[in-house]
Amino acid sequence: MDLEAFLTRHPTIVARELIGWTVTLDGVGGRIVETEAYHHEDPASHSFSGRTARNAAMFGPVGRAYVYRSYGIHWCLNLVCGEGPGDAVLLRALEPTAGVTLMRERRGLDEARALCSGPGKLCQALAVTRAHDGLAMDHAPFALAPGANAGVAVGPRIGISRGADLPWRFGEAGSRFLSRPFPKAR
DNA sequence: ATGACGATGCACT
DNA sequence: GTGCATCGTCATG
Repeated sequence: MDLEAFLTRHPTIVARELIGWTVTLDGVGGRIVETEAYHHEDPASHSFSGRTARNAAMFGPVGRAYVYRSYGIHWCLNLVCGEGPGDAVLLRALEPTAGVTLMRERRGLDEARALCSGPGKLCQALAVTRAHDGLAMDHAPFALAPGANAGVAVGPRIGISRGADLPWRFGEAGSRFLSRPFPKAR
Protein backbone atom coordinates (compact mmCIF):
# COMPACT_ATOMS: atom_id res chain seq x y z
CA MET A 1 0.00 0.00 0.00
CA ASP A 2 1.38 3.39 -0.92
CA LEU A 3 1.18 6.40 1.34
CA GLU A 4 -1.84 7.96 -0.36
CA ALA A 5 -3.83 4.75 0.05
CA PHE A 6 -2.66 4.41 3.66
CA LEU A 7 -3.91 7.91 4.43
CA THR A 8 -7.16 7.70 2.48
CA ARG A 9 -9.03 5.96 5.27
CA HIS A 10 -10.96 6.95 8.37
CA PRO A 11 -8.72 9.08 10.63
CA THR A 12 -9.15 6.66 13.55
CA ILE A 13 -7.62 3.90 11.42
CA VAL A 14 -4.79 6.13 10.28
CA ALA A 15 -4.14 7.43 13.80
CA ARG A 16 -3.88 3.88 15.14
CA GLU A 17 -1.65 2.56 12.37
CA LEU A 18 0.62 5.60 12.48
CA ILE A 19 1.94 4.52 15.87
CA GLY A 20 5.53 3.40 15.29
CA TRP A 21 6.09 5.42 12.12
CA THR A 22 8.92 7.93 12.07
CA VAL A 23 8.51 11.62 11.24
CA THR A 24 11.32 14.13 10.86
CA LEU A 25 11.68 17.79 9.95
CA ASP A 26 15.09 18.77 8.60
CA GLY A 27 16.40 15.49 9.97
CA VAL A 28 15.08 16.07 13.49
CA GLY A 29 12.35 13.81 14.81
CA GLY A 30 11.45 10.36 16.02
CA ARG A 31 8.95 7.53 16.31
CA ILE A 32 5.32 8.55 16.60
CA VAL A 33 4.09 7.15 19.91
CA GLU A 34 0.87 9.13 20.42
CA THR A 35 -1.85 10.45 18.09
CA GLU A 36 -5.42 11.68 18.11
CA ALA A 37 -7.98 11.38 15.30
CA TYR A 38 -10.17 14.29 14.18
CA HIS A 39 -13.04 13.79 11.76
CA HIS A 40 -14.99 16.46 9.91
CA GLU A 41 -18.27 15.29 11.47
CA ASP A 42 -16.74 15.42 14.95
CA PRO A 43 -17.61 18.58 16.95
CA ALA A 44 -14.10 18.64 18.42
CA SER A 45 -12.50 18.97 14.98
CA HIS A 46 -11.39 22.35 13.72
CA SER A 47 -13.01 21.42 10.39
CA PHE A 48 -16.43 20.74 11.94
CA SER A 49 -17.77 24.22 11.20
CA GLY A 50 -16.41 24.35 7.68
CA ARG A 51 -13.38 25.73 5.95
CA THR A 52 -11.70 28.92 7.18
CA ALA A 53 -8.36 30.57 6.53
CA ARG A 54 -6.85 28.80 9.55
CA ASN A 55 -7.95 25.27 8.78
CA ALA A 56 -7.65 25.40 4.97
CA ALA A 57 -4.90 22.77 4.96
CA MET A 58 -7.34 20.25 6.44
CA PHE A 59 -9.36 20.52 3.24
CA GLY A 60 -6.37 19.93 0.99
CA PRO A 61 -4.80 16.67 -0.21
CA VAL A 62 -3.92 13.91 2.22
CA GLY A 63 -0.31 13.85 3.36
CA ARG A 64 -0.11 17.57 4.03
CA ALA A 65 0.66 19.21 7.36
CA TYR A 66 -2.00 21.19 9.20
CA VAL A 67 -0.31 23.46 11.73
CA TYR A 68 -2.28 25.67 14.11
CA ARG A 69 -1.51 27.75 17.17
CA SER A 70 -2.89 26.57 20.47
CA TYR A 71 -3.61 28.83 23.45
CA GLY A 72 -1.79 31.63 21.66
CA ILE A 73 1.51 30.04 22.60
CA HIS A 74 2.10 26.58 21.19
CA TRP A 75 2.10 25.09 17.72
CA CYS A 76 0.42 21.78 16.99
CA LEU A 77 1.11 19.50 14.02
CA ASN A 78 -1.47 17.38 12.21
CA LEU A 79 -1.22 15.01 9.27
CA VAL A 80 -4.13 15.46 6.87
CA CYS A 81 -5.82 12.17 5.96
CA GLY A 82 -9.28 10.69 5.53
CA GLU A 83 -11.69 9.55 2.85
CA GLY A 84 -12.90 13.10 2.29
CA PRO A 85 -11.94 16.67 3.17
CA GLY A 86 -11.60 17.85 6.76
CA ASP A 87 -9.96 14.90 8.52
CA ALA A 88 -6.57 14.83 10.24
CA VAL A 89 -4.42 13.12 12.84
CA LEU A 90 -2.87 15.23 15.60
CA LEU A 91 0.70 14.18 16.40
CA ARG A 92 0.89 14.32 20.18
CA ALA A 93 4.19 12.66 21.13
CA LEU A 94 7.39 11.26 19.64
CA GLU A 95 10.11 8.99 20.89
CA PRO A 96 13.14 11.10 19.90
CA THR A 97 15.52 9.25 17.58
CA ALA A 98 17.13 11.87 15.35
CA GLY A 99 18.65 15.26 16.06
CA VAL A 100 18.27 14.82 19.81
CA THR A 101 21.02 17.33 20.59
CA LEU A 102 19.20 20.01 18.62
CA MET A 103 15.96 19.09 20.37
CA ARG A 104 17.63 19.57 23.75
CA GLU A 105 18.81 23.03 22.73
CA ARG A 106 15.41 24.06 21.43
CA ARG A 107 13.59 22.70 24.47
CA GLY A 108 16.17 23.74 27.05
CA LEU A 109 15.95 20.31 28.63
CA ASP A 110 18.09 17.21 29.01
CA GLU A 111 15.64 14.40 29.58
CA ALA A 112 14.75 12.66 26.33
CA ARG A 113 11.43 11.61 27.71
CA ALA A 114 10.24 15.24 27.99
CA LEU A 115 11.49 16.51 24.62
CA CYS A 116 8.47 15.54 22.54
CA SER A 117 5.91 14.36 25.11
CA GLY A 118 3.08 16.64 24.03
CA PRO A 119 1.85 18.31 20.85
CA GLY A 120 3.33 21.70 21.70
CA LYS A 121 6.60 20.26 22.94
CA LEU A 122 6.95 18.19 19.81
CA CYS A 123 6.60 21.26 17.63
CA GLN A 124 9.13 23.19 19.70
CA ALA A 125 11.61 20.31 19.46
CA LEU A 126 11.19 20.02 15.68
CA ALA A 127 10.83 23.80 15.17
CA VAL A 128 7.43 23.42 13.53
CA THR A 129 5.69 26.75 12.86
CA ARG A 130 2.94 28.18 10.70
CA ALA A 131 5.51 28.25 7.90
CA HIS A 132 5.08 24.47 7.62
CA ASP A 133 1.29 24.61 7.33
CA GLY A 134 0.20 22.96 4.10
CA LEU A 135 3.55 21.34 3.29
CA ALA A 136 3.63 17.70 2.17
CA MET A 137 4.93 15.56 5.01
CA ASP A 138 6.49 12.95 2.73
CA HIS A 139 8.82 15.45 1.06
CA ALA A 140 11.65 17.63 2.32
CA PRO A 141 11.92 19.31 4.72
CA PHE A 142 9.61 16.69 6.21
CA ALA A 143 10.09 12.93 5.95
CA LEU A 144 7.72 10.14 6.88
CA ALA A 145 8.61 6.45 7.15
CA PRO A 146 6.61 3.38 8.19
CA GLY A 147 7.51 1.48 11.34
CA ALA A 148 6.26 -1.14 13.76
CA ASN A 149 4.83 -0.71 17.22
CA ALA A 150 4.65 -2.79 20.38
CA GLY A 151 0.87 -2.66 20.68
CA VAL A 152 -1.56 0.26 20.73
CA ALA A 153 -3.42 1.67 23.72
CA VAL A 154 -6.69 3.56 23.21
CA GLY A 155 -8.39 6.24 25.28
CA PRO A 156 -10.33 9.50 25.23
CA ARG A 157 -8.74 12.56 23.67
CA ILE A 158 -7.14 15.24 25.80
CA GLY A 159 -8.14 18.84 26.36
CA ILE A 160 -11.42 18.91 24.45
CA SER A 161 -14.97 19.56 25.65
CA ARG A 162 -17.10 18.26 22.78
CA GLY A 163 -16.75 14.69 21.61
CA ALA A 164 -14.83 13.96 24.79
CA ASP A 165 -16.37 10.52 25.06
CA LEU A 166 -14.87 9.22 21.83
CA PRO A 167 -11.87 6.88 22.31
CA TRP A 168 -9.88 8.51 19.56
CA ARG A 169 -6.51 8.87 21.29
CA PHE A 170 -3.91 6.24 20.43
CA GLY A 171 -0.53 5.48 21.93
CA GLU A 172 2.18 2.87 21.94
CA ALA A 173 1.56 0.50 24.82
CA GLY A 174 4.18 0.91 27.55
CA SER A 175 5.96 3.85 25.92
CA ARG A 176 7.78 6.20 28.28
CA PHE A 177 7.43 9.08 25.82
CA LEU A 178 3.69 9.71 26.03
CA SER A 179 2.24 13.11 26.99
CA ARG A 180 0.21 11.32 29.65
CA PRO A 181 -0.47 7.72 30.57
CA PHE A 182 -3.56 6.04 29.17
CA PRO A 183 -6.41 5.29 31.56
CA LYS A 184 -6.24 1.70 32.68
CA ALA A 185 -8.37 -0.57 30.51
CA ARG A 186 -11.46 -2.10 32.10
C1' DA B 1 -14.19 47.01 17.07
C1' DT B 2 -14.48 43.90 20.61
C1' DG B 3 -14.84 39.76 23.49
C1' DA B 4 -14.61 34.77 24.55
C1' DC B 5 -12.09 30.83 24.35
C1' DG B 6 -9.06 27.21 23.28
C1' DA B 7 -6.74 19.75 20.22
C1' DT B 8 -1.18 23.33 26.13
C1' DG B 9 2.86 23.54 29.06
C1' DC B 10 4.97 24.84 33.13
C1' DA B 11 5.65 26.44 37.82
C1' DC B 12 4.01 25.80 42.08
C1' DT B 13 1.45 23.47 46.14
C1' DG C 1 -3.95 18.83 41.47
C1' DT C 2 -4.44 23.99 40.58
C1' DG C 3 -3.47 28.40 38.30
C1' DC C 4 -1.85 31.11 34.79
C1' DA C 5 0.63 32.96 30.68
C1' DT C 6 -0.66 34.68 26.13
C1' DC C 7 -2.77 35.66 21.42
C1' DG C 8 -4.84 34.02 17.01
C1' DT C 9 -9.24 32.97 15.39
C1' DC C 10 -13.93 33.42 14.97
C1' DA C 11 -18.56 35.14 16.25
C1' DT C 12 -21.00 39.07 17.28
C1' DG C 13 -22.30 44.17 17.37
